[in-house]
Amino acid sequence: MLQSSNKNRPSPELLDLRRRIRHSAAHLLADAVLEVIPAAKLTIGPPTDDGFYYDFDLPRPVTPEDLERLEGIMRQRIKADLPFVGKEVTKEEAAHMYADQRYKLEILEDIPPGEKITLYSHGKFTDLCRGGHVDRTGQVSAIKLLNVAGAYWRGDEHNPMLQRIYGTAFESQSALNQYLKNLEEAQKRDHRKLGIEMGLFVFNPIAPASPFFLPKGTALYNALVEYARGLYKRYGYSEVITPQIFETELWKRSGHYQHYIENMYVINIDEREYGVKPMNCPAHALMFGAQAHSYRDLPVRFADFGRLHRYERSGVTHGLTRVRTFAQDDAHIFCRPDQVEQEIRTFVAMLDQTYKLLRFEDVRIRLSLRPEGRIGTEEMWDRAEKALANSLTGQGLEFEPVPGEGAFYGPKIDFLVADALGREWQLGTLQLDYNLPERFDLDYTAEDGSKQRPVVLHRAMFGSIERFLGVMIEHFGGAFPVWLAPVQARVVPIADRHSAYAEQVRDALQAAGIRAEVDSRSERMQAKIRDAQLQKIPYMLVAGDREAAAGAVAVRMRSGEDKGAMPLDKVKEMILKDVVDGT
RNA sequence: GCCAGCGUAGCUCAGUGGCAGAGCAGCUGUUUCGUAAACAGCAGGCCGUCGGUUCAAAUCCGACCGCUGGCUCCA
Repeated sequence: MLQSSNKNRPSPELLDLRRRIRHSAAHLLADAVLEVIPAAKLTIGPPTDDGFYYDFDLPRPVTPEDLERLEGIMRQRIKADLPFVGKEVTKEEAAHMYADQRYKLEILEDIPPGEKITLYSHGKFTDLCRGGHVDRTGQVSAIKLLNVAGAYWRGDEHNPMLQRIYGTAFESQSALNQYLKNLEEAQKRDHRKLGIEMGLFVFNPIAPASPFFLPKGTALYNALVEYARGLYKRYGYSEVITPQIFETELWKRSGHYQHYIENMYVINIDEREYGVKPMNCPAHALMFGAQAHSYRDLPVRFADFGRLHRYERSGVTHGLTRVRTFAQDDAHIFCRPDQVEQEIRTFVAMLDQTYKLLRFEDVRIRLSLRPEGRIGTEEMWDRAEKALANSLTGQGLEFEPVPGEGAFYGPKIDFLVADALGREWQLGTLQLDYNLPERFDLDYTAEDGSKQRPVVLHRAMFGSIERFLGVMIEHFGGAFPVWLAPVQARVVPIADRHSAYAEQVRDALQAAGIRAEVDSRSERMQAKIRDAQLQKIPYMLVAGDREAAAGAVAVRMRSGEDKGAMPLDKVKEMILKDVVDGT
């Protein structure tokens, strides 16, 4: 769902109607495709949250002109107001009917014996289908085909690539129009677009999927990093700096060489092989192992903003949200088994506090539970999963348990947030790891003098800082809270003769640690205000004759609010208060 | 990696086989202005790259690179 549509959430009845309309629209689409491309092989066509799709195996690509033609045929069917008619058949009857439709036959094969097999028809078109339609095609009302994409049959990349046609349908033209308008609005918040417009970062094909952060983007980036450092001081983390490149010996020991090498940058030099780090954990394990630890020292919390490189397959990268070089607000907590639960709780509380500060309200939390082929005892998994679940409920957070999705070395919690177009990205994460300490033979000395194995927690609030920034840019539509804004205040001299005073104002603000600049172009004030608005700068400080005489500036807020002339000291105080309050 | 689409000035885009274009941004000049776009001029291009077809290619064909949407992947 679009974030902007979260207010005025549709009723369950309307959602059900839309589901049936969209499912029906998928039938109309299949009907139309068969008319235009009779050789088409049909597969499945379900409704989605925002519309529907239908997957076809086609002898030729679908063109944009096809989409228009298909839409036209679908509209004819809607106008004809044909009834949807269901009919129960035997497997043999259905198989006979779909003799030349191999995918439908495969679907039939998989229907367990005894289960009802139903066909639904409108006009001359019939589809194998469980049902859930509107009564007549006329009720489909408003449709729009959106795009064509490739999709593997049954989602398996070894299967043939099908052509998926995406569309949407609504109960009325006005609801459809509203949706399309929201979509357009959401596209304006695309971080890749805003990144260029606001001068935050650029990309260059010479380093694919690798952002170059411009000064303003770097200010934003560093604001997040400094925020994390602030928390670390209060939460007992110790920041460390670790190498970028390690001999592959290390990656063999950590297991990355066996499981992750495809995603690593490997360098051969001096007849030795090195790997650029895709993660920090092995380095932290080495550091922990380099010193003797008493049970009294634990937990040890190593935080690392080190740059990571992962070779992501071409075709999966995406703006800032899926890149090949990034840093995380990464930390590894080495603790005693009896400390695990407290550490989890503290982290979850810290993350919750942070997401609330950033007004990330629609966060989906997934708890990935024990997979097949795991290490450790059942008792250990029981305890670990329970500790994770308790820490979430203790913080009043709802989560979704996902059986079988945990790592082989431990369960994990993922925090997912949607971008402007509703695509979810994993941001924060917390993983329990019982494997790393084994592989690196880590220990601490217990009270009784025995050597004990610590437990490791991998954790990040932001996850990849790049990805977090991408989602955050879209979340705020570029209008960042003052503490994050790359430019917190822009001084706007009315005429050239006010430039010197404007520069004094800027210098005074900068001296107070405020990110301020002057727009000294020979432009009219209106144009400067407009540009500052478009840059979503929180404070516009107008400096003219009256202000210069009074040691003041006229304060205009990004919201358009005009606070009138205020003494410079007051303005400084107001901005700094915003920074402290996180507003 | 796979399917499809796209790639023209810093940005947004027009240009479908015959001299490379517009708006915005930039620069220069004029204007010195009170809360969302002053006026004029100038400059800006290997039309992603390489190859092919053609008398002639931004335009047609192929390969590669990059980006976009989706699929797969995401220790």
